[in-house]
Amino acid sequence: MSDLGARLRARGKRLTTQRERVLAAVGRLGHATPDEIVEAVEADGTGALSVSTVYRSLDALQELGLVGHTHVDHRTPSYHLAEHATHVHVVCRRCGAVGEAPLEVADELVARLDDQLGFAADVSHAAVHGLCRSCREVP
Amino acid sequence: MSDLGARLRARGKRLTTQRERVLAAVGRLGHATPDEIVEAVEADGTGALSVSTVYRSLDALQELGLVGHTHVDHRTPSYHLAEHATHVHVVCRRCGAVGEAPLEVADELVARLDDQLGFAADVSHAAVHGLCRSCREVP
DNA sequence: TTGAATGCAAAAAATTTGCATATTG
DNA sequence: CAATATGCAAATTTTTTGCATTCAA
Repeated sequence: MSDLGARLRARGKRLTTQRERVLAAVGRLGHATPDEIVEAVEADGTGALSVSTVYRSLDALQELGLVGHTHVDHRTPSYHLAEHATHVHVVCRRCGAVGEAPLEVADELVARLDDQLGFAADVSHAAVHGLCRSCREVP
Repeated sequence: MSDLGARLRARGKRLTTQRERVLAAVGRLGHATPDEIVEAVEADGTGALSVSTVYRSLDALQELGLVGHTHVDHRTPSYHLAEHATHVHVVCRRCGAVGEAPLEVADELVARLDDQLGFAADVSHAAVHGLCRSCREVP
């Protein structure tokens, strides 16, 4: 993670304690909205950051590919570390329930997008919408 | 679509011209944000609807499974008719470019979610994030 | 130095909510 | 008639911006 500075510099950006703290907070939280990140950063004991700094930091870190985000709840985005490997979220469009599925369910999808479009899909933490087992039975 | 009324009633809801107009607008637009839908409805010549009615109508129609939405641009949701079968959106996390892939790329994913979780995924218009061909080459 | 980043406060969006009134079933 | 929906306007919530100041390289 010490190459964070190098990665930032490679893109004409700079390493700041704010960005380090935001990145750390995302790692600590796993999944978090900008708002939760603001709180978490504030809780790290080094003082609060302005909301705009958090937003701008997340943008920068995302541009670097260090964090990513999904819309699990259809409202606010939820950020996570890019390498924080895990699952695919499954969200019911009707009742809103959120489930999880192992990443492998998307292996084929990832392979095809790579083959067909040269696209490197990041499905970790991706949200797939549809109807859950119970809701799909309702007409 | 005449069974729209029946479907609504089956859930204790009612058929209103507003809901019909919102549904029609979504169909006409293909993909649209709540804001665009407000404009489109207004343009149908029958007078404008209040923004809140559009939001509430979209919720109702979505609850019925007639429309769905995705977050192509990471900001505002984009609604579409559920049956308006088409493609999967592929969004580059770095440059923001949006591409498309045939629905079949997700066949396997859909099958597995069904098998493993009994989840009926609706991947039409789903947005898959990652890095496009050109951006993935940048370190 | 010097351009990039931060903080702050104000501005913009984007949604939601309360409530009286109108409508559907 | 009774319950549900609408309209409106105000209130929230979420994100963005302008600008002077600070800081990393």
